[in-house]
Amino acid sequence: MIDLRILRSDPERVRASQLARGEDPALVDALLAADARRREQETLFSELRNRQKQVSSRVGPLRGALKKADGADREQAQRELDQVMTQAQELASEVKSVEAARQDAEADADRLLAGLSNLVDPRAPVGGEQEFRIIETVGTPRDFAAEGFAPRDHVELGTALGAIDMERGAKVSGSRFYFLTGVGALLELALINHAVALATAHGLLPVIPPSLVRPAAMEGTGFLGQAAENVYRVELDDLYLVGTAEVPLAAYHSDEILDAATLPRRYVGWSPCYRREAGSYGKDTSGIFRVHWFDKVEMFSYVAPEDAEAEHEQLLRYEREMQDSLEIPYRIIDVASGDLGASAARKFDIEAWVPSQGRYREVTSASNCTEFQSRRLGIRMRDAQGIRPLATLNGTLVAVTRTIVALLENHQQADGSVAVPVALRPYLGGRARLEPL
RNA sequence: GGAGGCGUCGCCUAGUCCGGUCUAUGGCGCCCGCCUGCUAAGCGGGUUUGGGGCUACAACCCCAUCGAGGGUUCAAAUCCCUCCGCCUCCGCCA
Repeated sequence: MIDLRILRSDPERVRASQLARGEDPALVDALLAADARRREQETLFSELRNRQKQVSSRVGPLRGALKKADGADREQAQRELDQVMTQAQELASEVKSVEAARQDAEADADRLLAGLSNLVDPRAPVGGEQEFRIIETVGTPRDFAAEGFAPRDHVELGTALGAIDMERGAKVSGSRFYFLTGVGALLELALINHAVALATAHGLLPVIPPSLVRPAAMEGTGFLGQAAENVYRVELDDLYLVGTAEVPLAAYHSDEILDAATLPRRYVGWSPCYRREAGSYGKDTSGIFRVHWFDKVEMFSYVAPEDAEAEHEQLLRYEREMQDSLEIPYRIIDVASGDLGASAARKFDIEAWVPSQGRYREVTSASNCTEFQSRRLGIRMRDAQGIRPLATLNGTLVAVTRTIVALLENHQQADGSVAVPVALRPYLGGRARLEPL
């Protein structure tokens, strides 16, 4: 959620952000009204409750006095007690109705606030998905025509290598599922080991988080808004399957106050990722590019808000280091405002070259969520300025399936074998080439 | 899955049976001050978090907060219900 003080003092800024996202600017005015109502009710309630407490606290002493009194005093005391009791009972029922009104107002304001996306960073290019800005292009796609053969796609290569089994994936689990076998399975382990080694070398703390989480974790990270249709829910146990380790890593410190001296905190989590891919029928239907489940190594940082921007650049540098080591051509884009998701203020994606498609496709994503998630999850920091929300950021180090797609296709040879980038060889028993079966 | 115990303001802890004197006790830690060659000790004060009022985003005042949410009552840490978490035992199990 955003800072209500910004909403009150500069609603135009929030409206502009909503418009840039292609979301409803009218939400701002509804929220402003709800916020005013909530404060009004709050004041009313606390004043009334104060009076009730004062009256109520006289009952005990009056009872005591009544016991000791006798004769005329006793009658007087009884009258006084009756009077106080009547007043207290009236106040109690009044408090009850005012409290109900207050709770309604609060729920309204909370609901509207929860539906408001993060403020877009003004530097993010404005527009829909296609309005991204290319920040940098690294490496040059191979000229397969010059090499004298047409590139095979990852399904063909993976099948020949005995690395990917789509048919049995579909048989066992349905469409968009797969088995990684033989060198495919080894490749996943190599990628994960390589990524985690890279991250720990930079001081990130490795974490293996739970991939089933409670509603609060999913809600707090902002995935139950527009993205809700892509989330798997285990209804019987009221749990959600995470679509990324970002979710448990963000909720890890929920409802905690972190000492500023312990910041930045950087984690690298390895988890399976589950995505329903609702509304993507017909998109990337073949192979393991778009699947319902894959494994991913994700970085996650908790930093002071003023350090968020620098951290965002830092995470992107780590991602680049990983990409560079895989020797695959890629480009970096500044994601358009309409494609940020509810939580991110700004997002940099790395898109790897996919030869069979002749275009760049997303393989990683680094998001600066500023204080949006920490406000929702109750994560704060304590420093000389006091207690305040901190910023959270996340970035993909390696999304296994898409990386395998890029690896196989970019490093394929005319004979159907695939060259192994130097950096991965130590994790594949020194192997320099994967051969068809 | 069954039975029992427990959850108090950073940590430990009093209070819960028998509702009001709880503005939640005490210790440790921490912060400020005094004292003091220095340090330690000692002494005094402060120390949950969120919201609201008033404002200079100060001080001050009010409300909520004793795992969470409901309920009973004039009044709930205290009584009742539901849920969550931890511990012990039994059963089952990778």
